[in-house]
Amino acid sequence: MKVKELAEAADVNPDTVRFYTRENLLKPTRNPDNNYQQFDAEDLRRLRFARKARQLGFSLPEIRQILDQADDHHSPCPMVRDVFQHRLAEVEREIRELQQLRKRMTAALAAWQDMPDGTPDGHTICRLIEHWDDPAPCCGATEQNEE
Amino acid sequence: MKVKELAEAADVNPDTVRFYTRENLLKPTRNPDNNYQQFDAEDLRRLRFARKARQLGFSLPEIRQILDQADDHHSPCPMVRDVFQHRLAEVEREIRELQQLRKRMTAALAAWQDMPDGTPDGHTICRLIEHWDDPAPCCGATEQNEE
DNA sequence: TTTGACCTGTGAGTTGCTCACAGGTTTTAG
DNA sequence: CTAAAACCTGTGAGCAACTCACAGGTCAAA
Repeated sequence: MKVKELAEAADVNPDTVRFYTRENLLKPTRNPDNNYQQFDAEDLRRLRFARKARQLGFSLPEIRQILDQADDHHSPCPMVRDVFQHRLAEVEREIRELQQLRKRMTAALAAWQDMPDGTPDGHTICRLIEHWDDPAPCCGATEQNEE
Repeated sequence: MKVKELAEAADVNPDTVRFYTRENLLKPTRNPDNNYQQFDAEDLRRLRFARKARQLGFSLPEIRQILDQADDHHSPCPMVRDVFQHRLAEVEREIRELQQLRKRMTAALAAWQDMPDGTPDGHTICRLIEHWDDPAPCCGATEQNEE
């Protein structure tokens, strides 16, 4: 397989294939005649693996590490599980933050129904956002949120 | 106020103040003696506004646009409301996607409890992620999610 | 007066691609 | 057979929103 063929098989941009090759996630052989890169089914597996891992929030260095360990016939899975669990915690944190944000945004939109458009007088820029209060500055979420 | 004073008043990195100045969000006067930048209370308001807008997901070009319109004594608020509503929709989309992701991750972690660590044989890289299925490729969320 | 903290502008690094460019190769159409 | 289109190659820049580093100028306190 050549670059474009591999890219189509994995449904990615050919430039992503080239980029991953540059980053040593993919290690194609070369056609000595024309110096073209040659990918095989294993490369396709690696590429698909990389894309799935990216969806899960793994970084490229992490993915490279996993792939390299697999090359060396070490099992990368315990490490993957670790990173995976960290990533899960992070996803949950992101969800909480976004829910908080959404709550504040809907509340603000409702409150702003009643406010004038706020003609700027050189001192007041826009009441819509000026009246936005900062979230709780620190750690303890004193306010819980569902949905 | 000098850079560091303004930065502390708004609780941001001094480099962010310099960056916003470069980007024309802040337009300080100059002390002719030493060429230092001089910020006033209005600049502090603008900076705080910008930071709040950033938290809401406004881009720097959007913020500059709002600020510039305010400078020209046009009311930017209807425009802000528009962008704000778009941003709210986006936040809600992000929440849905992350919830989907979390659901899949917890399910996967549970399933992986039962799987062996998967010694790589040169063909199987890591079952943990290889057995991860792609999310629904298209638009219609056929699967709803709560919590 | 010297030290240290601040100021200045500019340029580079971050992440994960994506695009652009210039030149070589291969395939397809006429 | 040839010319054009489509692909290949490597490299370098651009994106967003900062953050940090650097080299040199300025200013306040000890």
